[in-house]
Amino acid sequence: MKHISSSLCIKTTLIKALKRTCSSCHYRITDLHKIAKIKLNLTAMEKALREILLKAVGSQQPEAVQIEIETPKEESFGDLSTPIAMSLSKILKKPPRKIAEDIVNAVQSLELEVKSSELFEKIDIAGPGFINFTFTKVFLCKELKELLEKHDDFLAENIGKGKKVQIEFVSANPTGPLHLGHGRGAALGAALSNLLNEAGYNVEKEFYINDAGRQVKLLGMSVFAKYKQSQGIDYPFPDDGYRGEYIKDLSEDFRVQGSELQVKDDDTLLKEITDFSYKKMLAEIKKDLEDFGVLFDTWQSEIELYKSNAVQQAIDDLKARGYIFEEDGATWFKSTAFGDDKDRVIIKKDGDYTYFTPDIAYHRKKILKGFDELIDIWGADHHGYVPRMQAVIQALGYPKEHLRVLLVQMVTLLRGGKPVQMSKRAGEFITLREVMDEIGADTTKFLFLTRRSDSHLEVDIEVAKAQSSENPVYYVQYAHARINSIFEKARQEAIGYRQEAIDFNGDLFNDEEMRIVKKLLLYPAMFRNAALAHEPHRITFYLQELAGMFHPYYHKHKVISEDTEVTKARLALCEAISIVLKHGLKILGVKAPEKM
RNA sequence: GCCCCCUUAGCUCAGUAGGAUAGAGCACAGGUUUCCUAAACCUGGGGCCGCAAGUUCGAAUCUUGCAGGGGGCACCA
Repeated sequence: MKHISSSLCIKTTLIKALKRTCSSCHYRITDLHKIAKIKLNLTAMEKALREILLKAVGSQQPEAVQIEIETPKEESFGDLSTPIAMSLSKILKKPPRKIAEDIVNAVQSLELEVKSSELFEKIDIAGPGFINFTFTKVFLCKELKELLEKHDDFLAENIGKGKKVQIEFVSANPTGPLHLGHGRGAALGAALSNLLNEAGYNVEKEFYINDAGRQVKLLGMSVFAKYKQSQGIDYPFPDDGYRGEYIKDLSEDFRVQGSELQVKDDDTLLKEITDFSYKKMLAEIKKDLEDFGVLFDTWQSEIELYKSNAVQQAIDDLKARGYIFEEDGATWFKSTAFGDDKDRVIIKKDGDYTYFTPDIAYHRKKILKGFDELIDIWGADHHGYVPRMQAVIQALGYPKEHLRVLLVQMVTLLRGGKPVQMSKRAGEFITLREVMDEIGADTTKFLFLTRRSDSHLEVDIEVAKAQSSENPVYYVQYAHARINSIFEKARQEAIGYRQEAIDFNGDLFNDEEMRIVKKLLLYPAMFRNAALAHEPHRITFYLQELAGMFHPYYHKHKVISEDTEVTKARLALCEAISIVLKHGLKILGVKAPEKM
């Protein structure tokens, strides 16, 4: 772990310091930059920079200079650094190191609430002109204390401010069991919703049920054919029918359930079978998700969209807005008006709607519900569908960013290093249920969140089952369990541990402990970035890194010793680690066990 | 043919809207347990960041071209 950084609050403090640098000249920090690295737009600070830094130069006023603050590569370079002097170098036509000196002098002569010398251990200039800031132990430990006192309020910045977000995910056709890909979408959707929730958004999780389309009909026909065949009738199986073993089970279940006993014509029977089948599949999907620990707030039925006339209303709406036209006997949506490759048919020549049409109505309904942001999680094979959906959003008068589509790549399952063959056509695929039963829901979720969602994922069942360091889930959970057992022992030995009684001036912490403290203080910034980027996998990585610092530390140092002061300080550190681990795991939807 | 994504250590992948000497896990080799949990720890070798140009103080990161892999291009869903 080379990158040691500090938390947002430290950054804020530093920013404050830099801001004060130029306070004499109406400088204002405008926007915190959206992503990751906190960049401050210093456009408003231009004048002050000119006064402070350019006085001697007398050149033109620099435009839109940004202060970047980043975490140095080398620990020895300090806790935070800024390349601002290099960025300014060209504009100011001065050597970066000279600019850096001016900035450092300015910062050091500032009157802050905290004296500069109490805040920074040292400020130095390195390399081509980086300014490196190293914080004092006292300051860092004060931050640690904040963490211990405020918990979630310290860790999770409120960036959502109550904004309403809807995340639609899984939305598997009720025509078969959930497979691994669905599982990955489920894990991502749930984690993202936890993440955004913690970040102060108001999140609704929705599952869209495709219960009206051709796929459901096909399911019904498949089961119907199986049913007929089971009665010795030579009935043709539909060409694109579903072929899994579960089709046979469905026909059997239908027979057992006995509603076919009254003699009916085939049409009625087919209808009943279709109805029975998809409802049964949907119930199984719900059960699977529940056992996976993924719960939805709302379930939107496609049939309901038709029944409530939402589909027709959506078409009328788009027509009124001038994006509907007739051609070749079909009705089209003019998606090319918003950058799509071609216009899209919404009512076919034969009068049927296309797959796209209810989806338009669905997304229109989402918009009407008044969300500030819509998020769809789709399989990557649907990526060609994104432009037309965003065209719909725009046609309805919203910017295309109003709908954010996250694509989830396929999951390859390995068993002992070899890919497990899957054939959709033959109905051979690995279900989420199988994997969940074999390796557990927690492990499955964690592994699904160890990669960026848009990159392929390989899951080796043998590795996932291993209870060893091969398995990252246990590694993280074990850190939590270990800390718990330390506290167990502390209780047994009746060590009177109270956070507020601890002297947090940092004298009691060694270098390794300070490294961990800094890592902990980095969590809020990581969290913020993960939320803004909609990337829960960053949490997974962070947790592995933190656990990777704790385990070696644990091995090397006894937390509980004869030295009661040190013991208490170490217990405080352990508690902070535990708080952070728990927070992260909760977002991933993974348990933080007390014992393992 | 057109469009999108990917290419970083033997393998699987990170790389924080361009920064300092590119990281982790696994695998491989060797070692650690009278101990708050060995589901752990320590030591070691590992790299043309696909290739080539460009942009600039500075590129794994941005641009363009090329090669390889995946996906998409329906009045299918």
